[in-house]
Amino acid sequence: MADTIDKQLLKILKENSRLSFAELGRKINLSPSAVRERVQRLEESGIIKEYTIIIDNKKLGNTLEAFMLLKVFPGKLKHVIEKITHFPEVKEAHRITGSQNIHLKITVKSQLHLQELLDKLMTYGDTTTFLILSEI
Amino acid sequence: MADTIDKQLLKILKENSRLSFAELGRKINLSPSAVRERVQRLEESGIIKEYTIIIDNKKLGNTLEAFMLLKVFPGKLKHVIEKITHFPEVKEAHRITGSQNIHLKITVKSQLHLQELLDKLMTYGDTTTFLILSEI
DNA sequence: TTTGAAAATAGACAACT
DNA sequence: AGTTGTCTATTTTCAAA
Repeated sequence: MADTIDKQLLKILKENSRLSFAELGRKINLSPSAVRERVQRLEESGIIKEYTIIIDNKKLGNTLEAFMLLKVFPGKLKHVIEKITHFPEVKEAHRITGSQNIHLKITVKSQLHLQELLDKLMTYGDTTTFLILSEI
Repeated sequence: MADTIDKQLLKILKENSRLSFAELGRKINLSPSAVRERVQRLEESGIIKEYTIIIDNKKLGNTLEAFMLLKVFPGKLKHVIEKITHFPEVKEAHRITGSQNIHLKITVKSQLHLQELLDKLMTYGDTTTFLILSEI
């Protein structure tokens, strides 16, 4: 499992995943080779799942973001899951416990776009929407 | 604003943010220089907010993940926001619309840990918890 | 885990299409 | 906007301790 140094590396990489092994090493006083071995172990063990970017959806014209809870109609869950992953508006999707069974994070261009999305999702189950006002 | 090529770049970078300009260029048939200019514009305009890693919290010993809605007691919101951001369990936090006002994503090591977290959050407001079963 | 050195690559810039 | 060519700095990789 990950020790203290690994945790430090993860924290730094979370803030900036483009640093080289040398730069990482400078930050935690370790040689580039040692950093390389640790990072590769973190990748191979799957602790680092992927290297990615955070995109500002607002700047791409998706001015509205929301969380959505979906209570899928009985027997439709598998089908709905299959469908939902292909919606471009859906950025994240999770199965959850509770009376609702799917949690979504979505982005849309406008209120009208949100309405259209809701119209589609309503055919799968009951929806509850929380618009995102800001990140904290 | 971002054109089709920029969107392709964003998509590729979202899947793997460590590719070089040259590698990106190979994927979309563009020279490294051209890719460089585009990616830098995406960074400068803030469309690419940050380069980061996705960490598998389960493998780090945080076996439980959950979404949580918080209906903060009147007048306490500012104080609660300040507090919450310092909780190590809180991975994401958003202000939202609706009768609840804060949406959290949290990770905890155990049911007991979750209980302790809930005990703390209960002093700020009413909580609703959805355990995450899986990603879709 | 460190150090050192060789080989490979990336990033930046200029001139041109 | 994009290409090509080139130079420099940096990184990666590997071997030896």
